[in-house]
Amino acid sequence: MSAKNLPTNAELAILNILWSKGKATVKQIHEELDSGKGYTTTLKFVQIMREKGMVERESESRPHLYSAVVEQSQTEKSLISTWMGKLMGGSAASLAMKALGSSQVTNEEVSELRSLLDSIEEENNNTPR
Amino acid sequence: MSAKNLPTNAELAILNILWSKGKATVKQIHEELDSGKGYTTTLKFVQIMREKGMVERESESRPHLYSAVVEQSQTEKSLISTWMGKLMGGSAASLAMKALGSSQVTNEEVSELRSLLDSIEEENNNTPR
DNA sequence: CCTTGACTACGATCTAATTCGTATTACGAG
DNA sequence: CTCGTAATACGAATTAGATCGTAGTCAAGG
Repeated sequence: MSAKNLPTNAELAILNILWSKGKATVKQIHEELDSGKGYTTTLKFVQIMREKGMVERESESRPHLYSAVVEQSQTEKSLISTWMGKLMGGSAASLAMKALGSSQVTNEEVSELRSLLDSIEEENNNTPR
Repeated sequence: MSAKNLPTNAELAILNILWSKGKATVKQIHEELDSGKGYTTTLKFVQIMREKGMVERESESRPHLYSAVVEQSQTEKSLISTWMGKLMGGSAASLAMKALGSSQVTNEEVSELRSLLDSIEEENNNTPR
């Protein structure tokens, strides 16, 4: 079983919290989610995620502390890659353009993106097909 | 009913075919999908999509001809926007970078992206917050 | 110890999405 | 017209994801 276990929506929401907080109790996760759903719903997801190996829990302190096992960057990359495959020819460029075109982007981010484009182009020219 | 009817995965796959072929019979769609699933499964989706108003069928030629009603660009934009919201802060820039960083991008696409960045930046500067 | 409130486990339900079996209809060949 | 094949309609089963109720467990205060 490779790393093909992509999180569902509910799981991703929990991972986002764990990624940002580092570790948290189920209660904290549930409050942070603020989803309007019941507490045991959140608990259930955390348990499922533990079975899947997505999260792990700290020693045996009593209100259990959970933290993400899967890495944020890697997970997001996989998700995006999956999503890309579902849009037309799965072109990263057109996905990027649609994303950039429909949301606010700061000048600073524009700069970062330019740098990225520079290195992509350079890479292309150094390693022609 | 605004445009809040986003396609499911299966529906999106069919829309992609219709967007590329313009119009097609259920049989053509099914062959193109090449999903390994049964023919009536494909048919069922087309029917559901018709009920939802996502596709329409041509006059009353006998093997019915279907075509997409929803617009590709708009639909993709909505999907991407939905997806973006699920990744951390929903930053378009970081989504774009992850997409670009993990897939092949041609120099031509790099140029297009640069143009887009130019206009974004210009827009930012003309309309400061 | 023993009660109590917090925390955890787990089965059961619910819903949306997917998948298919079967019945019905349409239409061209004979 | 009548039969046979292709196409269509539609109910029903399955699956995956999400949601919750209830029962069990723990550990601190009395």
